[in-house]
Amino acid sequence: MELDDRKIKILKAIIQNYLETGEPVGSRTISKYSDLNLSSATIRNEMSDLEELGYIVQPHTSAGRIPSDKGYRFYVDELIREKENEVTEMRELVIQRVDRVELLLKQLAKLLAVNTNYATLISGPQYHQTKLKFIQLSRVERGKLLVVTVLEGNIIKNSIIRVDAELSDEDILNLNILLNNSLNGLTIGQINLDVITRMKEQAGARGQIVDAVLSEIAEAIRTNEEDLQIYTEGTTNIFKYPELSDGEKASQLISTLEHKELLKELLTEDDGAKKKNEIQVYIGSETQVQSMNDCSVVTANYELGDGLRGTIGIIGPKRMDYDKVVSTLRSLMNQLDDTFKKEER
Amino acid sequence: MELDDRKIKILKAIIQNYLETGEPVGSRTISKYSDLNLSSATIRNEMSDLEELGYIVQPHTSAGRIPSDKGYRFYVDELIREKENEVTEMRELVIQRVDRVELLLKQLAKLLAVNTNYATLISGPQYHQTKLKFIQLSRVERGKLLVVTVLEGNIIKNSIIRVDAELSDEDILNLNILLNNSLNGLTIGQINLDVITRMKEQAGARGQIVDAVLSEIAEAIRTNEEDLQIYTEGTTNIFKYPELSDGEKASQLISTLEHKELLKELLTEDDGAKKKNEIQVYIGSETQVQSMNDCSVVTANYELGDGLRGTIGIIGPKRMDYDKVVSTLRSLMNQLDDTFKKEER
DNA sequence: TGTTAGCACTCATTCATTGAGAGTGCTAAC
DNA sequence: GTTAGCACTCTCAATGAATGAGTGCTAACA
Repeated sequence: MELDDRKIKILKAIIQNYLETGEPVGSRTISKYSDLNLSSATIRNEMSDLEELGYIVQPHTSAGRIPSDKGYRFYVDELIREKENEVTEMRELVIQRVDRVELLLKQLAKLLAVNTNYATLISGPQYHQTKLKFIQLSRVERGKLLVVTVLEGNIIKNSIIRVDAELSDEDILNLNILLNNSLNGLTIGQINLDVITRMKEQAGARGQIVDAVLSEIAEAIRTNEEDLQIYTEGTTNIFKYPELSDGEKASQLISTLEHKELLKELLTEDDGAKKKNEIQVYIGSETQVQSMNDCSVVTANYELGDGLRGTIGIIGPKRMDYDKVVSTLRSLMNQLDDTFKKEER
Repeated sequence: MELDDRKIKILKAIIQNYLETGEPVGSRTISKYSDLNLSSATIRNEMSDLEELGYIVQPHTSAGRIPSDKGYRFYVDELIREKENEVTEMRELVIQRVDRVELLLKQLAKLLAVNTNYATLISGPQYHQTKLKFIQLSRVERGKLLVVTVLEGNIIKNSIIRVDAELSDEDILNLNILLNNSLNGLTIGQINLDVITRMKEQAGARGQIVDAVLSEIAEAIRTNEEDLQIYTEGTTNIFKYPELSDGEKASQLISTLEHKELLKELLTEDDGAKKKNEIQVYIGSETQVQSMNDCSVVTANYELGDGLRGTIGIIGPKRMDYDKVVSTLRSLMNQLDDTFKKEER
């Protein structure tokens, strides 16, 4: 038995109806509100087939049908025709970017949460591909050096390191020159033993400071790398959907969103195929995260001009409005692209 | 009619029992589990009096009694004898402080959330009392200056400003010297028109850069001031208490905790009397925040060595274990004090 | 005068029962 | 292949009885 044209139409009608109402949908409803002009009995037969094929399920005998994960998957893959879906307020927002990436990300997330009525999460960009642009040491007090590291895209990292040795102003100046000459333009990944050895040679007596500084830079960058910054917004939106908000489930879900460890996998798992602007949909158990088996997640990889890449995700009930979410995300990505291309000109 | 000794004992018994069970407590329970050796009938008479006096209420006829806000207030004010209550893991934690204040705060909050099983929130320190320690301008690229500001306590703020004028290395050096000479040791509040005018005079042709830098510094500091940093932890703990976790309430509460605007009031309202280490208890409607009328909030003002002050709060159901929470907070404050005094030696 | 036993009464909660409604599957007729 | 009709299933909401916890009051007691 195969999906013929009529079955597909019925399936689509079922899913769309369910997306709207959240109630199991019966044969009579489809018979009345579709343009197929078939009696409920006929629909029933077809539904029976669709169930056998695994696209829909019955919560219990004598209830209507609801889409299965497979059904949703088919719907998302085959039946959605994206429509344009402008994200409001986008324009004004992006203007403020430049040096406050986290702020921008948070605002983006909030924007999406408000626009879609689902929960949003966004991962901070990962920096290991990003080039060093500027490094500066300065002494703030005896025995403590301030290290300021600026990455492409004007991401700024600070840290304070303790040094036992006494450094003169001239020492610091020289170190600064050395650091900038040797490291600017490199990515973290490119700072290998070779580079380090060469620097140490040039630093002479100050070699150990070089070590400390380098590890501190690595550390500063890794800080956002390891415990990957993830921002969530609109988590309380999940209370809007009864199937997620009752009791235990809500608790677990909110908890998952609060403790970001699990989310990390969610946002980074498709690392290999991390194509820019590609939008992924994970339905139910496709997410691999236990507490999200009643949810769907839509993710997109963003890029902010200078190679700063991260992932943005929208979490909602399985019966989320995939169409709207996908097109909203797509539109957001495009607007981001536009804005950042313009800036670079 | 007044609270005599026996009434107090009964009230205490009622409250303690209710704190444990969360169920209305009846006369028979008190009669059995207190050392008063009174029959339930006598207790009933006393309870009737206590109700008339406003310390307890009946959810409905023929239910037991539960404490009223007034009852809790009396309990908190008069009946708690604090016991020592070490916060575990404290020691290892504080070591990491130094330059990552936000991280420390988050960890503290988490620690408290885990220790108490309530939700925790903590406000980042406010900086207007904090002195500038070090300022540095550097050029990262054409037309853009990086401003690094270090405050007492090694709080570091960065920002990037655009400058139209072309600045030589020497200009920058001079500006740095001027800035540090003029501003180091001052608090933001102390940077008045007088200081600014004097600096502009000295800067001569570069006066407008001084303006830009100063406003950027003010901005950088205000960023954490205005949209006051507030971190929450353990918000999902509220699901552990049925009286908070059912339906609408949980939603509103979590929402309040997510959108930090309202919390600001909560943490800063006692500004005037902001005595260090003072612990405040707000019961039910005493919090002024609508969505928290079923909660109690315990706050304490912390101080991290260098005059960095903020507030930490614990949010739980009205029947929270005040005793434990208060003593835990107290102990935490003491340990913080100890640690930071030691560091300063 | 304070304390207690006893009793009638109230109210929430639980459980089973019932009926309505929605929806199905199957069969027989078109 | 489509449809009307019917018996059947299951959920849900309403009903009401039983239960039990707890009270308030009264009368008796020390």
